[in-house]
Amino acid sequence: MQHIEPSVEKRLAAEGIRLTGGRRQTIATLAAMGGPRTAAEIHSETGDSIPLSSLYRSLAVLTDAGILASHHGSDGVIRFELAEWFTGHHHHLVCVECGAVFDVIPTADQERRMARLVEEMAAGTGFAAAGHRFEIEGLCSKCR
Amino acid sequence: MQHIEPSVEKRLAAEGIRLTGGRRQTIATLAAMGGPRTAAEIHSETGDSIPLSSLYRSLAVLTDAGILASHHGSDGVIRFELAEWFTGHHHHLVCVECGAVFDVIPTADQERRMARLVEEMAAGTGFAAAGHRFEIEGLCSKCR
DNA sequence: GCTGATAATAGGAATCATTCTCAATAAATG
DNA sequence: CATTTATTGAGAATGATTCCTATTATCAGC
Repeated sequence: MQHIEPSVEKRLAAEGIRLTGGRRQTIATLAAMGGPRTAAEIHSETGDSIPLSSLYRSLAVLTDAGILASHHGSDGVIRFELAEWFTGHHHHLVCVECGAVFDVIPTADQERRMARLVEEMAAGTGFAAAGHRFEIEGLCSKCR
Repeated sequence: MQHIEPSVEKRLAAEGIRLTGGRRQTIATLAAMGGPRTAAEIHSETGDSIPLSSLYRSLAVLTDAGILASHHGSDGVIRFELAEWFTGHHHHLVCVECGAVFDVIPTADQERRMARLVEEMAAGTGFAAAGHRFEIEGLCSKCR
């Protein structure tokens, strides 16, 4: 966690955003939990020390600043995790039973093949492709 | 649209589910609209003739029965469309600006390559992969 | 064509994640 | 230290979705 703080601080400073205690704790908690987490999960993990309204606000600010990334899960709940410049580019395994999400890191070759698919499929649609999102749906080891 | 009704009827009958007027209209509207649509969109498209509560219930029943498929968009809203056995297997182009979703149909070869990626990435994770979801994010022709 | 059993609907209330409001507080700047 | 501006906290508000209950439609068998 220590090693990410300087870069976070720098990035926030560049946008005139303060790294306050609550935000620091939010980031640290997410880093410790190590996967996409909901606001409620973060909230209870921190022992309710950050009010939900503040937590949501912090999550939005940090996501905006590119520190965090957010994903809307198939259960309609938003999950947050450290942005890819911390975690490395990755995709998700989603449990269709319990909604849990796990990270999976593609090899360079896999990612190259995926990028090619994006290119091919967006070609000739009038759509300016900016990124992609690849989720593998199935049952996690607990639910299967 | 006519050509899908018999198969829908058959499928619902097989599960002991009635094809009522409201459900018929819901399916027809979705077929006519031709992409993933929100409950609100369907509701206003049908001129508010189906109460939202009934519409939601119908959408849930039809999704359960495999007639429709649902997707949680990045704007936190659920969109419904005809299941893939009507539309063919496809993926989505998602506009990050306005949230609109468009279908894109992969070639057999593209799909084969994608399936291989799923296999490779799920291997050795303790995860039983059942499907995948591939979204290309970008700007639609209106928003770019 | 009835009748009874069951499924479906309408309408409104309830839920729940998320967002907003605004007064109070903290942080940075000079 | 004072000032300005960002941030927080607490609760209210929002909005999509779900739940509840009485009423209504549908189907199977007579």
